[in-house]
Amino acid sequence: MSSLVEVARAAGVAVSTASRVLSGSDHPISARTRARVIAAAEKLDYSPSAVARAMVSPHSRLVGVLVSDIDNPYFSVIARGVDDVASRAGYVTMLSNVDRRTGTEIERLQAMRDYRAAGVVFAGSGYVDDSRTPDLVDAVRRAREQGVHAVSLAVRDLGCPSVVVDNRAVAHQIADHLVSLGHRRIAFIEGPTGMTVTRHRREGFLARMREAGLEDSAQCLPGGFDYEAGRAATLRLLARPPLPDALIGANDEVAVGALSALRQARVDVPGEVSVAGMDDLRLAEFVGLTTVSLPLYEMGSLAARHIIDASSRPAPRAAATAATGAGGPDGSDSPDADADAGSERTATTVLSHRLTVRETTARRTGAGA
Amino acid sequence: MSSLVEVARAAGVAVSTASRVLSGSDHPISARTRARVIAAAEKLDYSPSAVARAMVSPHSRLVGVLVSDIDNPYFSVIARGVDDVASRAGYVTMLSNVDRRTGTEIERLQAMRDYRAAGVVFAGSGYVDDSRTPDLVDAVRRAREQGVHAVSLAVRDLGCPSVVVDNRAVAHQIADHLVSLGHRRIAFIEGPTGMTVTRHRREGFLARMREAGLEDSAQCLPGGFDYEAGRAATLRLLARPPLPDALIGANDEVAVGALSALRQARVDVPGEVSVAGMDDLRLAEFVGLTTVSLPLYEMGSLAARHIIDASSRPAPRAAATAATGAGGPDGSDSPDADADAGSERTATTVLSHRLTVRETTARRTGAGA
DNA sequence: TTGTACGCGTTATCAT
DNA sequence: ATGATAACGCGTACAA
Repeated sequence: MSSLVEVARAAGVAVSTASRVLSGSDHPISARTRARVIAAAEKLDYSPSAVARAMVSPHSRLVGVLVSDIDNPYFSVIARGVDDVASRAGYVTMLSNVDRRTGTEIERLQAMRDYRAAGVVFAGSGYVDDSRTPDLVDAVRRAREQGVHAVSLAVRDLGCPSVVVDNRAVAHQIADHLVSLGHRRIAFIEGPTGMTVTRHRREGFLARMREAGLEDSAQCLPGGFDYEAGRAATLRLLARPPLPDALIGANDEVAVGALSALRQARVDVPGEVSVAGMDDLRLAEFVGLTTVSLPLYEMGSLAARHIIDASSRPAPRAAATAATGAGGPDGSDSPDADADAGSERTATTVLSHRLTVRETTARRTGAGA
Repeated sequence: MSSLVEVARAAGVAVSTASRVLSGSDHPISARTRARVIAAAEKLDYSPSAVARAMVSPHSRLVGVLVSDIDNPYFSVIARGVDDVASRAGYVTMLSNVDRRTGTEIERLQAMRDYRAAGVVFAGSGYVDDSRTPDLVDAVRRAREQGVHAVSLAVRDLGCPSVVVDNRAVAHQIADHLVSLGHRRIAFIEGPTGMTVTRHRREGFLARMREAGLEDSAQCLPGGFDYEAGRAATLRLLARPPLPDALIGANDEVAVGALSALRQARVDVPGEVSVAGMDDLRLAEFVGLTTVSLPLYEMGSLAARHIIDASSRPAPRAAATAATGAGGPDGSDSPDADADAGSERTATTVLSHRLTVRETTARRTGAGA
């Protein structure tokens, strides 16, 4: 590894000249000089120090992603989306697992700020009542003031733009699918207590049941977001017959847990009971699970795109403007719509989802309730 | 965000003094001064620039992971392992997907070098005959000369330490399980053509078959590492009865693909045919797949640990020594074993795996071959 | 115990 | 068209 000064010396030119040709400046340079510098750089295996570059520029070419757990496919797809556009743009992705802990989120955001990240993507959901949220909001505000662009991939008032899906609509849609298949008694295995996404999905489910006049046959079970939670909740259901007509997991993994418990109990799916999830991770395809497909990859890539675009624009200095309206409640796309910088304090982009019917759901057969 | 000079000014001391108290130097500082500096730092919301730190130190506190695809659980577990130890040590993880392309691997390694990474973990397997490998080896050599520690998580001669499993032994073990269950005609769905891991796993499988005098009933099918490959290969098997007694996927996902094709064809598993995989991703547990558990998380965390430890040691200047011997062929642990720096050019740590029996394999019943 | 001054590698500004 | 030099923010050797 050699530095610019060494290259300049080897080429017999000034560092500034070497910098100009090597950093692709539009400054006029004679062909001869240019050639000498390039040759020297090549011979010395020169590669510019991104660290030194970050020192002089307002931010580095690093974009961060904060996920709950990268080993959860929901987040790894998002991370993939972020990294794909980051890499292509010459950026490098930073990753941190925060295990759904707001405190850790604050810490890791700080760590990324210390590297002068161009931006940070918050991939996880927040909590409904969380004493640390104000601290996080504050940390985000300071980060943004410093030029670190933040983007949230969940509905949580971080005071930054967000790219989300409407989780109420998502749950509403899967419930609708089941209802229109003739199912009446439907059980919903909820997500982790206190999470915003958990609340939204339950609300969507209950809303559809109410619309169908089925509020009395709706059943919500405490659960979680993992396989074990799905199994456990289903086991409880199995212990108190009769089984519901259908079962919805708060996400795919929960639904698969339910599937597993049902299979073990020799309950035919979808013959006796239909099962469905949400997210449409690859797992869902593997087991033939009916679910709602979420544009996870797009959320990640869009967030990264936003950060990179915003970072290349000259930094908006003094600006404090209002938010752009949110998209419709049922998953319509609403483009970012702002060329003039500073007009997007909290713009929300709502991406659409779609039902994906596979083999775990079927029309309700026989036996009345 | 404020810098050290601002803090120093606010505290009425010199930057060096402020630096000393804030960076936890052991330099003696009067209690009064210390307090003033800390107060000022607190009030100004001071956080040291990791970029500036990286400028003065030989490397940053960034550790990189190069994965084929983070959305593949095999790699996301590894990334989790890396990030857990990195975070705890105050480092930040950089992530790049390289899609199994050696050229991309070289590019991304360079990008991480540009950030003066403390080290880079190569998580993916290499190819048996790959024209770009020499270039990669060269890139790794230069990176290491510069102080970027490299660690490989697969058997590939990168000229750096590695933490691996013995994939021959892994395949041998799963084949052994099936053989000892009485199975004779066993099909093996191979991994992607040309990959080192593919070759090793096939060799392990064939070795066990040979030992059992079953070379003639061993069948290798071209496959891949994904669900679709498993399905396709199994569909081909289904088209040419009779089915083998058992079926091994080159990894769990392939085995699940096979399972899916079999279930669709109404073939009872494990009644009619046993199915097994390798890796033991969470997916395997979800579907009750018999497989071989690999210490993926440990590989990642050990690699990160190695990098961080090595980076905190004073950089070994002039040293070119021999390699430490590799571990045994059947998965015995062999500790890193070097306190004196420089003695570990290419030390290989072989981690052990273990068979995990679940519900997709059973003793061979009925019908002779 | 505290302060001064230099260097890390780059880009940008201001000469020449 | 090219060169000299000043930042950027930090750590540290050296001076006081």
